[in-house]
Amino acid sequence: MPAPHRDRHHHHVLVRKLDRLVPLTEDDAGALADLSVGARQVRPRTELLHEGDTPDEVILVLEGFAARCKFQPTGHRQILAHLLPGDLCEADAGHLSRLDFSVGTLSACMVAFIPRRALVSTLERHPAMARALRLAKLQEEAISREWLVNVGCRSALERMAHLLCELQVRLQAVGFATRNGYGFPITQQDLGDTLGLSNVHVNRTLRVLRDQNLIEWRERQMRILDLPQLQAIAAFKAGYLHSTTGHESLPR
Amino acid sequence: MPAPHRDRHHHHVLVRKLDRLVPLTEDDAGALADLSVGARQVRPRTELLHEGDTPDEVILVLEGFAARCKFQPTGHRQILAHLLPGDLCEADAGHLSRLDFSVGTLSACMVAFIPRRALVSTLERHPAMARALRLAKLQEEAISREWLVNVGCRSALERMAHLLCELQVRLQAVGFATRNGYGFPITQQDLGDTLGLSNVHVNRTLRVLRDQNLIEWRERQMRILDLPQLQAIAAFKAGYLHSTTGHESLPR
DNA sequence: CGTCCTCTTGAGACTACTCAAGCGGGGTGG
DNA sequence: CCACCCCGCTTGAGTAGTCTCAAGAGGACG
Repeated sequence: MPAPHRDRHHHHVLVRKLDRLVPLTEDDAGALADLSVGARQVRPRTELLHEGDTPDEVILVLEGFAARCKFQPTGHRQILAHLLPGDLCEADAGHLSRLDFSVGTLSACMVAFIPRRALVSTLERHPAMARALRLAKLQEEAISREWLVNVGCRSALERMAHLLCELQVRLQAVGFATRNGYGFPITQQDLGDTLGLSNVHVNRTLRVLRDQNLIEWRERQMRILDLPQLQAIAAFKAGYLHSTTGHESLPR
Repeated sequence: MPAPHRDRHHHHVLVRKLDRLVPLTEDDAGALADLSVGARQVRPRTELLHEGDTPDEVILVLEGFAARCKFQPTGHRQILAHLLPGDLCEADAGHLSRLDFSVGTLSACMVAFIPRRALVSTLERHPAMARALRLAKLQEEAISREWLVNVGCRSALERMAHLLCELQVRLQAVGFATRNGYGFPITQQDLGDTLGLSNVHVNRTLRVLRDQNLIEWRERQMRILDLPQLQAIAAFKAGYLHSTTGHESLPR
C-alpha cells in the first residue's frame, strides 16, 4: 500500500514543519529536501557560526539541539533560542554586516549548511515556501517574546515548567516528541543558561518537578508525566506558538 | 538660505531614521511622510493594540514612549520592547491570526495609525523604503536579544545602566537625545516591568547611579553625566544596534 | 584504572522582593 | 483660590529566592 503521492518527502523535518504552515506541493517539498543534501553530523558544543561573522550559509538543524547564544565579558552565556530539528537559522542575517551572537550545538546534531544563494533562488521559485518561512519566523519571534517573559517575571519553577511545555509542543510539531515526552540531550548547565538560572538551581528545580511526579528525566529522555499540571504551573498557553493545527490565514 | 532639496522632509522622524539605513530619495521621503498624516495625540497608559486582536493598522510613534507588553495571569506585566519616535510597529503582524501581546503608550504620545494596505502599496512603489524597514526590523531583533541577556544574566545595576545607554544611542539616532541626555517620561514602575525588577528596587538602583554622579533624572529629563562610566558598568557595546553611521552593506 | 564531566546535595551569603509608611507634586472640585 | 486626593517617588525592615562555594557520587571514555 503506497503512501499518498504528496507525502513522498514528508520524512524530511523541514518539509513536515513548513507544510503545517502553508500547504506545499510535491514540487516544493522536493526542492526543499534538495537543499539539505550534504548534511553533516556535528559533535556537541561545536560553534557553527561565530559572533562577528558575516556568514554566507544558513544553518538547518535536522537532528539534535542547537542554540543561538551570546557570551558576556564576565564569562556568562545567555542562550537566546533553541534550534530544534526543522529550524532554519539566520535566513536573513545577510542583511546585517556582522552577527551579534553565535550559533552552536548543544548536543550532537545533524546539520545542513545551505548556501544563502541556493536558498534565495529556491525561495524565488517556490513562493509558498517563502511564505511558510515568514510564518516560521513569526513563530520564532513569538517564542523569544515568551522567553523574555520567562526570565523577566517567572520563578525558577515556572520558567522550567514553561520551557518543558514549549519543547513538548515544538518537538511534537516536527515529529520529535511522543504524546508524553521527547529526547532531551542537553546539560543542566545549558538549561541554566537558557533560563537565567545557575546550574545548581536548575538541578534543585528539576528535583521539585521530579518529586511531584510531573517529569522523569533519564538517559537523555524527558518524560512528561503530568502535562496538564506542568502547564498549570507555567500558566502555559500554547496559543503563542501559532502552531495549533496549521494552515493559518494568509493575508497579502 | 534654503535647505538642500533632499532635506525637505527630514524633519520627519521616520524619514530621519530610515534614511540612515538606506539613502532615500526625496520622492521616497515624501511618500513616507504622507503615511503619517492624521497622527493623533494619545494619553499615557492607553492601549493601542490589544492582545488577541488582528489589527489592520500599523502603529507609528512620532513622539513619546510606547511599548509592547504582555500581561501575566498573576497581574505582572513584562515590557517586550520600547517603541520610540520613528518606530513602526507590527508591520508584518498581519501574517499571524492574532497578536500574542498588546501595544500601549507609556507616556503621552503622538501616534499615527497607518492602514496596512496603504503601507504595503507605498512599500511596493518605494523598494528602498522596504529595504530600510527590513534593516530596522533586524535592529529591533538585535535589541530584543540584548534585552534577554539583560534580564537573563545581568545584575540590577548593570541592567539599568545598559538600558540607559541603549536609549541614549537609539534616541540620538532620531534626534530625540542630546549628547548627554534625553526626555524620559516614563514611570519607575514601567522601568521595572522593562527590566524584570520591582519598582522599589528600580528606585534603589537609580539612587546608586545618582549617588555616583552618573545620571540625574528630574522633570522627566534624563541627564547622562558620565556615559563612559555608565557603559563600563553595563559592558555596553553599541555594535549590536547596527546604527553606527548608517548605510550598511546591502546584499541581495 | 584513572580522569574528566555532569549531576547532586549541603551550607552560607547576597540580591532582590514584599509589605509598609511617609512625602511631594499636580490635578480636581468645592 | 484653597483643600484634598491620588499617584508616583522614597526609604526602612524583614523575608524569600537564588547564587556561590564546596565536596562527593556516578558514568563515560581513553
